[in-house]
Amino acid sequence: MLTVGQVAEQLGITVRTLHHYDEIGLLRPSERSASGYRLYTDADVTRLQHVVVYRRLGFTLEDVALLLQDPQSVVEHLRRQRAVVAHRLEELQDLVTAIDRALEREMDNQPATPEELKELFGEGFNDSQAEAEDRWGDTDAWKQSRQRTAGFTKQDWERVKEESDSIHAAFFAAIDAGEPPTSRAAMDAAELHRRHIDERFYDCPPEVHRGLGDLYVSDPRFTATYDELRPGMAYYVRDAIHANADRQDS
Amino acid sequence: MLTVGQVAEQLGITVRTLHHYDEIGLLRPSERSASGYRLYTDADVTRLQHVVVYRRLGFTLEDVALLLQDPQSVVEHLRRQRAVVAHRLEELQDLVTAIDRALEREMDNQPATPEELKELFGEGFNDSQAEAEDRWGDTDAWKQSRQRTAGFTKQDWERVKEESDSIHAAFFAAIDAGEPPTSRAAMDAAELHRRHIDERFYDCPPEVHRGLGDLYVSDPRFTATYDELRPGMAYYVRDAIHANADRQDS
DNA sequence: CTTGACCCTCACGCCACGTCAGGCGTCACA
DNA sequence: TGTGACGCCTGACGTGGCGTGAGGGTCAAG
Repeated sequence: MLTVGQVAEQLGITVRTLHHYDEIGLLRPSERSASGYRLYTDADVTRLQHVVVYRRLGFTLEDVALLLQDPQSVVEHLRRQRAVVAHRLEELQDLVTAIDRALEREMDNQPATPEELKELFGEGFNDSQAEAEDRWGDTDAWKQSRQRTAGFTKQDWERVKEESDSIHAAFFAAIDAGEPPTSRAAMDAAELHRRHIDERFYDCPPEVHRGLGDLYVSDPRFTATYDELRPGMAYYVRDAIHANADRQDS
Repeated sequence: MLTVGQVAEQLGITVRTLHHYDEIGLLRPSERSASGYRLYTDADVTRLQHVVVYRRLGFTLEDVALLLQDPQSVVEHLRRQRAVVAHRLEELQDLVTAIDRALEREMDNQPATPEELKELFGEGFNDSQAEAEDRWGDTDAWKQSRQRTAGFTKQDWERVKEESDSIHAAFFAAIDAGEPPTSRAAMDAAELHRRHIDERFYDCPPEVHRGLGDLYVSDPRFTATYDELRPGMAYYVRDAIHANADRQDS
């Protein structure tokens, strides 16, 4: 003979729930104490356990009542319920993939994290950024660049890398073909480079571009970065930039 | 500019739902026609699509409102929701296995199907049953047996087979040890057999058992069944049954 | 005899709509 | 110029499965 509280704790449900089941007649306790307390027998509790299980299986209280009163159809009900749950499962699976897609989309719209940048541009990226901040942090170009790139998503950075790679590839092609920096191919590559900077980082008209080209030679860090790709490339790029700027002037 | 009905159909929701969203201010259409019709712009529909998706993801309308008003936290919400859904998925998985277990238990409490019997006792079972029905269908013993076995579950039949096998094994042991049918071992096996029949099929006191023993010899079908196991076994069993019955009498 | 934990019975609240009822608006067709 | 079949409107109540009080009685320990 257990009271509501005891039964509730045993079955992990609330007292109100027991009251509710009593109210709707789904499970009235077999006895009441003299003072009106609900008293549940072991049989009541067993029955209740079934109710709880069926509820967890997703049956409505009405269905549960039917199940308890007509035990013959239990198998049928279970089968149907299994199908229902299996269906819900599929829906949820779909939902998860939908969420994942939504997440990916949203992630792409979120600024990229340092980790993602490291993944894209290698270990040294953050360091060189900090260094550049030190050197150029107070120039307008750098401020503009920082403001733009702060909102860059991973996708944006991926495009940046693609563009950068294809510009390098254009220079490689010109160099490997023995074309001089003043050649059309080299100048075109330089123009691509200028537009890349202009579009992605900061306003970069040909004159500003010239300054950047000079920097590639005067600053050993830039020089090293380019020369790692192809020996002498820093000079080649600078000359191509100048040639391109000259071409634009005329 | 779409009306409620059109929007509802497009998004697979009901008109009432649109009314509801309007009522609670989650999504009021940007315009109304002169006659008061709700008119949804493309922007409204897009917003609604988000609402629908979020709802399908399990968010409450309140959460959806927050999401739509504070798009910065979308990723956070999605992540959390993904976790929620993943959790729900696990729960449902557990639920399915719970249902499966419940199903198995219920199946065991259901009478066994002919298929299950065939599986247990081999192809010929149904035929021999029909034949027996023909021969003994009007005897009380058969009627009692039929009534009992009709409610047998698969588990019951499995126990029957186990018992039957172990009784045969007992007889084999006696035979192989060269013990005569009147030996203690043979009589004990016969007694096991009697109790097996008595408990599982029909009331089988020693005198009835004697008759069954005689049948094993007089009916070629029974004889064949036993002699297939061990040549001469039908006679051996009959004699053991008689010896056992004699033992009980005294 | 008090105290605090438990129990009772109303009775209203919640969410996300469903489901009428009663009354306009709109449109194609006669 | 009707006319009938739709579609739209507002308002209001219903649903399921309880949650959450309010207001009061009961019980065991100290």
